[in-house]
Amino acid sequence: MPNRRSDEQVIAEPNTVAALLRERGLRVTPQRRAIFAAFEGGRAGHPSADEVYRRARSQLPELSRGTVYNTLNEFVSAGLLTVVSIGRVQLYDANTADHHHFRCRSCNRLYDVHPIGANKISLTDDFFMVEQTTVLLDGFCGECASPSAA
Amino acid sequence: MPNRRSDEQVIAEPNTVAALLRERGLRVTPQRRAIFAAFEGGRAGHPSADEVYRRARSQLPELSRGTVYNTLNEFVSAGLLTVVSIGRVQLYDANTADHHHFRCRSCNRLYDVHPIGANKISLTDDFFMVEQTTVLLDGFCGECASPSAA
DNA sequence: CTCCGTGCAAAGATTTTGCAGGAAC
DNA sequence: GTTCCTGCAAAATCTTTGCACGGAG
Repeated sequence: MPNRRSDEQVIAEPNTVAALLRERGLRVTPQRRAIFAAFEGGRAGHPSADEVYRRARSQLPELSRGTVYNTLNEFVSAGLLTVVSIGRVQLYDANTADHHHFRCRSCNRLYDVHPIGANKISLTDDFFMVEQTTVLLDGFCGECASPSAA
Repeated sequence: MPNRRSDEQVIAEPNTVAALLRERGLRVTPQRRAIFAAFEGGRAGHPSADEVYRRARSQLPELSRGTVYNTLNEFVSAGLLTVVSIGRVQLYDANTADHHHFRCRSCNRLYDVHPIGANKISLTDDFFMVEQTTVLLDGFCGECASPSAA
């Protein structure tokens, strides 16, 4: 994000969430802060809704599951998070930059795979033995001519 | 890697199903034939388990949902089908050849996208407006270094 | 003050599992 | 005759929804 409005204080962490939410007309609440906080720190990973629930709850015990689901959906709509569907579970990813994922069939962990250049990805940072590649594109098909970029 | 470039010869006669099943030590039953038949014909598409259930049931009314789920899972394990996770729904695909998918955000339809050459795909057959690309690799990570046979 | 967001719990949707009888081999 | 498959139904998962209260703006 190169262009940042610096007319005011640039307070770092907790404030950013609030700013992001307000920017999209969403209210700022302790619950939302706790939920967003579940993605911070190095070990954020790709938590499921339930994992987010557990993490956020350790910080805000009254938090309810429903709120977590609602909030995650709103964060996704707002572009703060993305979703990765793995089997029948949805995993949430706070890394909204362009990247892909590698899933280990053995330990089930989900790794980020970063693009290098236009259509290449780097698999050399770690040692990955790729057995299957799944590509899912989405957008608008011919019959549903898109409104957004015509 | 993929050599079967010819046609839709992948799906075939009732007899082939039996052969395929037997080949993997699976028993051949009317239920399994009906379930497999749900993928035959031009409009096979990418049915959900429930859609398979509906289709197969029209041909074998006593069929139960549980059997459909069990069977689909076995077919996937046996390599006869593959799964595409879209949100919290799993769609089954009888096309086991190397290919990808395009999902329309408007009509929700799932189209096949065929690879042309090593790392290219063709989007020109129809008119697709791609808004997002999701790539999911899977296999074994460094820590789980694992030979395919064990 | 006015709404939106939350908690709670129940409903929904999808998939899995346990068990006894029956079919496939 | 064994063994695996099936039907049925209940359970397990994961997610959404309805409603009244309380906090954010």
